[in-house]
Amino acid sequence: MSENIKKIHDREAKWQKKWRATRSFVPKNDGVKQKYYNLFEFPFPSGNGLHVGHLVPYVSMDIMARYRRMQGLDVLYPMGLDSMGIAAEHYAKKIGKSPAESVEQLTEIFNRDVSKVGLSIDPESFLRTSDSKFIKWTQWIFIQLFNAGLAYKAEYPMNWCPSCQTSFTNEELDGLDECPRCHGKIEQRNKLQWMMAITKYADRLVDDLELVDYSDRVKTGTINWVGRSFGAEVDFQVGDDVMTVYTTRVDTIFGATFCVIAPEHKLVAKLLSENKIQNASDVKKYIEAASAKDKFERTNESKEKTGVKLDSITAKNPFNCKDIPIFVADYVLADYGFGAIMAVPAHDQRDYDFAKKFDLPIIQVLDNGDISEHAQEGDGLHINSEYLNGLNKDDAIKVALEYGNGFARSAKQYKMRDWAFSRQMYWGEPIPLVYCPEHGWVPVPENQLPLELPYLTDYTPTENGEGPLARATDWVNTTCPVCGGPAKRETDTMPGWAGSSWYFLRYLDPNNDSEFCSREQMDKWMPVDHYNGPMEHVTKHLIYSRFWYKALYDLGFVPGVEPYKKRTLNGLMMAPDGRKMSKSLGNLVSSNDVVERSGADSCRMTILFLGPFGANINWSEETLVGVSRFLKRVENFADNLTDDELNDEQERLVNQLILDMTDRVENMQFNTAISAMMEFINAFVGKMPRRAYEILIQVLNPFAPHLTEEIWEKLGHKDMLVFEPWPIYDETKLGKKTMTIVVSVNGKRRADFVVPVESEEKDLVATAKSVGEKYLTGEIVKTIVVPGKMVNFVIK
RNA sequence: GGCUCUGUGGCGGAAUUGGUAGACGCGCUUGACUCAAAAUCAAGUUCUGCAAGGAGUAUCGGUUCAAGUCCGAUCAGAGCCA
Repeated sequence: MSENIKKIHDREAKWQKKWRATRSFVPKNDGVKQKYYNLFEFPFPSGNGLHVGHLVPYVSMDIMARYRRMQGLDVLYPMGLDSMGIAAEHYAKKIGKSPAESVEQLTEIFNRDVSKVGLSIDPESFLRTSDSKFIKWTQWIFIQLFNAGLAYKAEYPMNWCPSCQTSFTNEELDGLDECPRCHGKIEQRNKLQWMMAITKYADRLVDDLELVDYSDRVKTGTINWVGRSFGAEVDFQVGDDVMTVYTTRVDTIFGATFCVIAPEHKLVAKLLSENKIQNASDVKKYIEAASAKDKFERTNESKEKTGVKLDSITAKNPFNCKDIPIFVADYVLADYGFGAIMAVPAHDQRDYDFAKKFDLPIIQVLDNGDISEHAQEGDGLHINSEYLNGLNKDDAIKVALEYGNGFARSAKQYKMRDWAFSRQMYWGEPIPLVYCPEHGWVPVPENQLPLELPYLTDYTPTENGEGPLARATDWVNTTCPVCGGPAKRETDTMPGWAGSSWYFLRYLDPNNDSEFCSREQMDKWMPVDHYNGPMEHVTKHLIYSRFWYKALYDLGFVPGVEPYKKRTLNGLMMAPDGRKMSKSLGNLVSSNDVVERSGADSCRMTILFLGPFGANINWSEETLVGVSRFLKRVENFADNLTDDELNDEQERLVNQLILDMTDRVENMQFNTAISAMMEFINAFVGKMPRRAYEILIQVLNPFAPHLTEEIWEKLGHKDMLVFEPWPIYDETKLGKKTMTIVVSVNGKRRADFVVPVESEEKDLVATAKSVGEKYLTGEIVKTIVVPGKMVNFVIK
């Protein structure tokens, strides 16, 4: 075995060297072949080295890249590192080096591990988000968006630990609600942050999904994230003030028995300041308590509802001029809709729970079931609703809006909020803006980009919640680009999402100093033809990067409205024990280790053979054994070839193989593609005709590129398999000469028989009758013939 | 709680528009080679039964000549969102 593995390593090193030397994977870019941009999601480096789970998208897309090349396309298959952000900063802390140094180390580890897998990556497009020549253009794009009015500063809640006097990003909290340092309670505190006006693009982000081919899970993820709803806004008179509510069910207006307003709503503050609320102290107490809760706690439907009635205050329902009470309650959020709702307890479960608890009237306005136990949220014909009676939901909404002209209007709402673009962290791109008391926020001039990070040894946030850059006072204090007066730099940095929102453009032109990417390259290569990545983060990443691309399009910088033509999802790979691979659990399967033991070809194919591409799979050594055996068997046939012509059956097998492989690779059904090849060699005992073997080697090439190149060379071919055309099948040779017909009686399989394919139906029935005679115990009332497959008798 | 997805042998998993359930791989059994073992090759392997047969794709029900596949309900698990 050890001799064998040495042979494998030598041959893999040989071909990897040869591909590099001949620049096999650098696109020709000469306009002769049609382009194909094949991309997987930007990796970020890990200090633990590469594990086999990381390889799932790389290897899958490598099969696709190699397959497309064989189809005659000019393929760009790039790779780089998203080396900005929390992961790199954490690793730097861990090894006690600066992030800049740790990134170098991480890059080395990454490239070392990845180079052994035999990926057909274009090495010349490599880039890193933390390199200053990349940061320059990330900052440049930010400035374009800022100038276009898409970046603005606003109050936005952040995670704050009152005892450490420090802010934390969501990433740092990792879903917990306690301080990572002192384990105290984290609260929400408003702070001025940079925001991206992504909601301006909300409709296009949803509507343009029609232009692209994304997996359904990605599409629904996007649609849910944007959360667009079509509804109405209704003005309720509250004393001298107007309280506008948003509702998707204006048709149920006559069932509104109270209103609920968010604790942070400015009308509450106004009424308090005007001393109009009798129970002001209770209300104040409630508001204080609500601010300590997070969004999850507040809106969780299963939780007990809380609230306080605003005594002496009522809202006038403009549709029937009835006065109804108003409650402050934290299940209504200030930043959704208008921060106030009309409550229709009969037909909304949260309102129902609230009404039950506070003993409020419940008026049924839809004839759609019993409301004594819970709310009925669906559609139905209206009752107790004056002129809406007898109408269904859609018609009633129309009529209500017509009637409500002046105090009710149709409106759209989105769950999506603007994108909080600030981080109080060190290892991110500095936001290239300067604050001048005279001129406000001013962009750093283009010729001063990139704005580099100052060197810092302490990169924890400061005591007052400013980012660590605030410590670099020399760096912070600067002059205004407009007037030259004293000014201060922004100390927040960009989030990890920044670089990944446009990196795919930079791959096209990674060394360009005068533009983020030349127009010529973008016109040639955009959009990305096929983009693949895991489920994790996919929704946000696609929304953010599509937003940037659309914004850049509107500014005239990119050639299209959608960056990715097709997006697929790979499943997660778990450890053999079914848990997530992690160093702390000690269940990492390192890719190096697998390559050491079994070779890159086996490693690649195992990853694909473990299970269906989109499903979660567990690494398995047993599967590795099976795949290695298969490759060995393939190799052994090389010394047992005959020059025989293919007989009819072999001809059929070869054409069937090509058909199956084409179909399955095209649809990324790699596991069954591999079994098709296994079945193929199982059909040959001991020897194989040379022509059949060569076809096998060609279709196996994307999966096991090193072994197949070696065999191809051994068979006497001068050119590398890399650009050999993908074989084409002959449809006329796919047919079998005979077919197996199943005889069933009342749907139960009873017997089968083999006949020539050209047999006539009446002969089939006759044969079936005689073969299944003993089961035909009653009168045949019906005979169903499925061509080429079966005869079913229905008997009494 | 909402949305999406999944549930098939001892295990990973196949199965086209509903048409032979369990392809392929692992494991296991038997045989060949060997003094022996490993490796390799060959045959077998859903369960039950000596057999004929019967049962069988999470559970219950429905549609159909025919259901892993379609419909309804339930249970279990995963992911995303809140």
